[in-house]
Amino acid sequence: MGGVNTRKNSGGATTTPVKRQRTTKRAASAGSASERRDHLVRLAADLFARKGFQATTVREIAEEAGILSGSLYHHFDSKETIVDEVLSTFLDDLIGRYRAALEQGGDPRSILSEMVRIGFSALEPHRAAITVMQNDWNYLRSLPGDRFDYLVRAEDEVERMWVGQIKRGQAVGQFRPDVDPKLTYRMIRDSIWVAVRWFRPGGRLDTDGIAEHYVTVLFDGLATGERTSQRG
Amino acid sequence: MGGVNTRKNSGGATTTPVKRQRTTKRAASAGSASERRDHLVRLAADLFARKGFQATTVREIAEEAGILSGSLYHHFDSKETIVDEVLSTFLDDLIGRYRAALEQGGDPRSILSEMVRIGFSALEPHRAAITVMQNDWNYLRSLPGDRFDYLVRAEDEVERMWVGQIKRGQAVGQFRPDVDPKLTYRMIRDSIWVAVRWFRPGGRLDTDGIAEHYVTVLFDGLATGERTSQRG
DNA sequence: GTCTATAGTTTGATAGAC
DNA sequence: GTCTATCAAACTATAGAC
Repeated sequence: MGGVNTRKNSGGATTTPVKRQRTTKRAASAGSASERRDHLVRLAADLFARKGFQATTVREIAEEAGILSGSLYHHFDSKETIVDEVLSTFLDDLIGRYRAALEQGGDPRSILSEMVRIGFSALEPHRAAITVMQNDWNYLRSLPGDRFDYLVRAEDEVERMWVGQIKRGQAVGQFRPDVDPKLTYRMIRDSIWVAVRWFRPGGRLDTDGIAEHYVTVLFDGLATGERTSQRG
Repeated sequence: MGGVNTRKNSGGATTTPVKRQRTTKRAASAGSASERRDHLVRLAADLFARKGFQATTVREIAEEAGILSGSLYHHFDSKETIVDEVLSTFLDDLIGRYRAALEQGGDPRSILSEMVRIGFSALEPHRAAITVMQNDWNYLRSLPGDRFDYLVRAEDEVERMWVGQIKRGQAVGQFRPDVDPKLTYRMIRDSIWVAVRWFRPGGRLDTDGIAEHYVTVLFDGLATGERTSQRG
């Protein structure tokens, strides 16, 4: 159904970005302005993740880049623009991968497993963005204007994808019918994203390991032996 | 043993608070100073939860209470003191309940179920504190001094309680031995606390309902039919 | 593209009258 | 216990030199 932030462009290409690109030209040459800009965004994202968006000052961002705060405004017109770019970049990538997994097809359990893997595999490359999204979601949403409305639109699209597969799995008898699809989706989603707080690849488990562990418990449960369904 | 923030008091009473009480006298008469103080803490907690700790100004807190910002400093010596009280009150209550559940005894699955219920039942009364703890944990921990060290001590004690029961369950054959206890604990913990973002009693599910739903999926899994263990 | 310099706000906290 | 008044510090953002 197109991107969550495209007001025009009603055509339904699955590559529609969450937000329209800031610019379509330049991005080719090495050492380009957009590379510099991306670098600054990454530095800022790490600070936002570590200290929170509001607690991070433009002075700190600039200092991290070895320049003065005033110089930052040559690249960005506000602090909000920076965090905006952090979040929309992540959401574009994530939703793109989810769409691809759905287009790939397969039975619900396979697709759901793949979506779990996509989530965990995003923890490492998008650590900062995911942290910011969780910690500063409420604040960013509370800002005046509709600048961050795309966050909710992206969230809605993702929810539809997950819940659709859970329901499909129940319809074909692959998932137990006595669980609430939306509730189950939220618990899966939350426990994946919140793992960004403690998961570090290179520990006992790598990204694939944690995803497999999670899929195992999710589908087959923690208990041993036969099912002991205590539900009516 | 003992409380996580008691530097003296080496005796191991299970009622040891996370932080020493601010005062032990007064708290009896109606309309007391401590009631007024508690009321202000609650107002502040709601604002902290909604906007974030740093984004909430002392002026807003005061305005919510119908006084001016300067007057707040008759009750608290700093904004940090207020959030400190929000969090330590919650942790005292939570850890007290966990300890009671452990002392009650029972098999690991029963105890774990009870601990899940305790968590979900805390969402409603401690909504603001739980939200603040999740969103502002990093920032509070980054402040100079050891004021919020008790957060980590409390976290550690809770982790020991959960992991201990999971390991016990594996030892007695009640839980599958091929899951990582610490990893499993973290996923349970995270998916309970993060539910504070969307769970509202009075919706389709009440507190007991969501706890049962969660326990069902946790122990028995999402899949139907026999176990399809895909692990070595 | 960065620096200097600073405008214009807002913040947490304090002192003292009442 | 609240208000008045205010301070010192910090903040985002801007303007113009280089």
